[in-house]
Amino acid sequence: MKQNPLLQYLNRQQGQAVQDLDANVLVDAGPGTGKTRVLTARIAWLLQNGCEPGRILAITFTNKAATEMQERIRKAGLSPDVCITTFHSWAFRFLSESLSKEKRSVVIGEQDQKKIFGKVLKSLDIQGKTSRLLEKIQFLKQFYPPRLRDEPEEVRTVFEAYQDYLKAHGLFDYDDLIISAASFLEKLRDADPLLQPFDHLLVDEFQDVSQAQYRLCQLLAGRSCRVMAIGDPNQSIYGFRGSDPVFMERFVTDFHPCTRIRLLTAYRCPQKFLDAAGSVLGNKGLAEVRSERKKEAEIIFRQFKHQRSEAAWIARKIDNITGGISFESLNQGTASGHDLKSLSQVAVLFRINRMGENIAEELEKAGIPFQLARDTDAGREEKLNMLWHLLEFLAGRNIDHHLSMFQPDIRKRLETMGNEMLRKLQGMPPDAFLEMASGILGQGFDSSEKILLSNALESHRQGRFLPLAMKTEQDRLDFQIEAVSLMSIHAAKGLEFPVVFIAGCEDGILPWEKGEVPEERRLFYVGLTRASRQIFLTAARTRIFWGKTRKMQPSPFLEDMGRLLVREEARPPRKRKKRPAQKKLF
DNA sequence: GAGGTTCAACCTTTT
DNA sequence: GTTGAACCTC
Repeated sequence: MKQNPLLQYLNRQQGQAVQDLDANVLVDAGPGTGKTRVLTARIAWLLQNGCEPGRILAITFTNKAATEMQERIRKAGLSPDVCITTFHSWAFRFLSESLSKEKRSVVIGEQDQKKIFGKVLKSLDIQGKTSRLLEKIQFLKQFYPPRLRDEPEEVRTVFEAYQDYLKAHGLFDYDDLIISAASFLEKLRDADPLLQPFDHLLVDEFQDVSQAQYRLCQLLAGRSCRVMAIGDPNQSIYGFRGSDPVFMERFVTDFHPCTRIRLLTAYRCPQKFLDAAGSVLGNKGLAEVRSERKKEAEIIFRQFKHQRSEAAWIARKIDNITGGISFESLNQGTASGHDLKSLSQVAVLFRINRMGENIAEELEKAGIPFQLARDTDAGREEKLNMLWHLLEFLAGRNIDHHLSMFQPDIRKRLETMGNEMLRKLQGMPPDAFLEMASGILGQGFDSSEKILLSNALESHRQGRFLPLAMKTEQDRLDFQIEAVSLMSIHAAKGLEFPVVFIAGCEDGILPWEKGEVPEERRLFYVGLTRASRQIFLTAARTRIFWGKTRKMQPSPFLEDMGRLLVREEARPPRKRKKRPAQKKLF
């Protein structure tokens, strides 16, 4: 039988995870142990064994991951009919296909959600805690059914009022997608206990599923669907939004019969990095994992006087190890013999996004190209959002809702517009349309916004959900370009770089003072295990926090790494020349 | 209801 | 040091 390339060169545990079709499979996949590989290989194996592509559903954590996996499947010459998607996208499609036209709802983005929530609170005459309450409600909706029982009266009232508003206006927020899909599936199952939408379900990043998503998995699995859940409980870093590593444990009992497989060979990190990362977690779970990479590697820690000198050193170091491509080092010939070829092999990670700006500033000064993730422009997003409402209004969908999202004056303008005018607007070419839209919305668009917005017009025409479609496009870092990547540790999950800097390794930042220590440890673990060759940890003694200077201590997590950590002096003791005798001699 | 002032909070984030 | 929510005034 012809072997698909995706099925070659699997190690023993990987092969087992791929080929076990008789049971549900839970795979513990530590960093760099070939998680994506197992997932794609299992799909290939299923297809090779005659499983119908349409009966396979693979769930990933992000749209980006889904696209990448589809790409792999396509390149391997396998059927593109396997559904590889996110929980939310699947739920959206499922609901659109299943619900009658009247019951179908519009999905609202974050901005509209805030506005609507604000309105609801106002109608209830509650003030001063909008964002705290919204956060709370969102958290409760990570459970199916939403977990209201232990909540105070006020929270329940707000929850119900908010849900009523959404229902009355035919709206879904992102969390509703999961909840409604689960509830709808449950109804279908009650009507037909043998219901089973898929024969095989594969779920990636299982350590980050919420309870609602876990329930959805159970409902999707039905009675005899085979489920493979793969993840690393040590990398569960989204507790603040409802994910819980406990579901990996629960899987074993809830999805019976279940085979548990640990991937024991790590292909990314050198052993020293695994040991160091493991020690931060108290050596849980990683003990048996062995690295394939034999090369010696170092973890270097440096403490600086000020966040400025920290950032400046990072910039110099990057320039140095990538062979010095900045003007200055070319001129001065300070480039070192390090064999890194590209700035794209370097990432600078941090706990809080704000720190990215400090580092960006120094890189800018040093002439080192960089890209900053999550560098979003709220004003721009709002313009896009308004344009979307305008387009949907013109298309005649959910008119009341879209109108209600505009400021009163704009709303009036639209309401009094004649039918002929509206029709004319719809047929306009992009440039002219944007010109008109600018007038209607009372907003100017600069040239880069015009490009963004005309792209938006195009994707809207293709029926895509704009607020989301554009957002993901903006956020995406490009790892092909010659630039250092700057991002939060959260954003680095799933990525890999030869050289990783983690800045701000200070008590109060990492661990974050208001965070939960175990999750902060896992976060540090995720950061450390992104690197394949070199790790630099830095800290500052003073940091400016919201306009105030604060004295900082190094992160207590550094202690756990013991001798695996090389502490370099920020200012190596200079060999002082013997000074001439001073006047003040005793 | 628009426009100005004050005061508090400030993390991580996918869909 | 910045933002945004709440409160005040016209």
